[in-house]
Amino acid sequence: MLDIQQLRKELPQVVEGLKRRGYALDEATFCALEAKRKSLQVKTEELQATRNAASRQIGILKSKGLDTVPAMAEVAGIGDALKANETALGALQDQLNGFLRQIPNIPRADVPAGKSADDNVEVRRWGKARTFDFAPKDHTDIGEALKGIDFETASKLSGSRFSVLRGQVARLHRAIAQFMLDTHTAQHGYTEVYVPYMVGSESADGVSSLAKFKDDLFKIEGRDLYLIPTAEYPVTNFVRDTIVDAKELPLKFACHSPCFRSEAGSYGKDIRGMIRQHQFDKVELVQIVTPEKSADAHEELTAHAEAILQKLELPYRTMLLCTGDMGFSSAKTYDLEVWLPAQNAYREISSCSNFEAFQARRMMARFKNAAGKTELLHTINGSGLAVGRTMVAILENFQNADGSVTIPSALRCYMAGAAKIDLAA
RNA sequence: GGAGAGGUGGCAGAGUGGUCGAAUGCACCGGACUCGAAAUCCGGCAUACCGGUCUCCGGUAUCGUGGGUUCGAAUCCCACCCUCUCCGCCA
Repeated sequence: MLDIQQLRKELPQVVEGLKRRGYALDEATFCALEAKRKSLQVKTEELQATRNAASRQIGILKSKGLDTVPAMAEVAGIGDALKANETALGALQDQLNGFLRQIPNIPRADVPAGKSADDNVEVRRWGKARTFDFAPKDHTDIGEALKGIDFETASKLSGSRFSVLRGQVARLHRAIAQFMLDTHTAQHGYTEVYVPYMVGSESADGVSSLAKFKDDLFKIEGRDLYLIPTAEYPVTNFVRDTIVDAKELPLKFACHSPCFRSEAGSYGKDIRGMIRQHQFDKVELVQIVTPEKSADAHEELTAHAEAILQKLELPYRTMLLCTGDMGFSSAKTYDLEVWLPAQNAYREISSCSNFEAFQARRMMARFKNAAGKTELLHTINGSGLAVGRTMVAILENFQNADGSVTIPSALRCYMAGAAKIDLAA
């Protein structure tokens, strides 16, 4: 949510900023609502002040044992007018709030303008795509040959976009998550957290716009609970409605969790394989910082996610998303894209965003600054990384001509020292 | 599932219809004392919003949430949510 004060004071700048990401702010509606709000609020508060003063007088008269009848007659008329004003003001504030909540975040000045993913900017590239002396297979073929990935059984159980993993491949999946968590906690200073995989609508609305994105979530029938689409939902909400002591900042959390996404609207996309699933594991990084630190923290967090790819020897590139391709709440986003030989393309494996105060404002997540004033926190998060897609990348990049898959050395200690996954295994 | 207790400021914890935004303690910030620190003493210290003559002044709202009663509600009534304790059941 944007700052309504900023809209009042710097409307032209806000309009300009939003225009960069292709969002046309309805200025006329906003100004009309604001004008109405102002007059109604002033009127209502005046009435309240009159009533409060009168009631206070009655209290004083009573304590002195004096007659209160004339004083009470005086307030009698206020009630109805006040109630009408309060109701109208409440409705108007709801309207204004609704209007405000559906406005996306303003992109930072250093975010390139653009309409779609085609306009994203590659900021760096790491590793070399391996050249194969045989035709590389995709992860589905590799996994099925190893009897490690079983989509048939998964679809019997739960339909499409699910997978069953077995044996060494299942273990590899677990190893990847362990490795990521261990790296982030031991080397990057994150605190490991375990969290609920369902959250209430208030938490969901804190990090994103529930009204806008509820179709992407799985809802628990008859309960105000949603399966989390990312650990960002529970973890960022740690600080909802709280005032954090500045001494505790920055907060850095790493969380391994499953993620559940309905993938509504992606019919026909990535049907084959494990790229796009209703359920996948992810290690999420979350940082909660002061505003001055957020830009640096965003770079740092992105580097932490990149470190995982480097340690796993997976070629990737870092993309700075353009204004048109960023998520609703983000002010700036880097996507990490890993090289997939079978697709002959880079595919997203992590998304690292700085939300600045956008989420914090919705969540009322604040801290006390040096001057003793409460100020909104900045929130940053990123995948570090998506576990399923990381496994896909390993299977494809480390595949051998005989159908076996070499295990990246960083993971071997999590695989009882095994150097590869063999067909026979 | 049964029975009970309770939700008040950053935290702990008083307050059962009238200057209560709320005692007290802790924490925190300033000052005094000190070579410095501790201890002690003095002062300050909730949040959000609105208006204005906008580093200040005035106003409104907020005691789990939403309704109700009343001139007036933290306090009374109703509903809901949540937490805790005990019993039962169970991974």
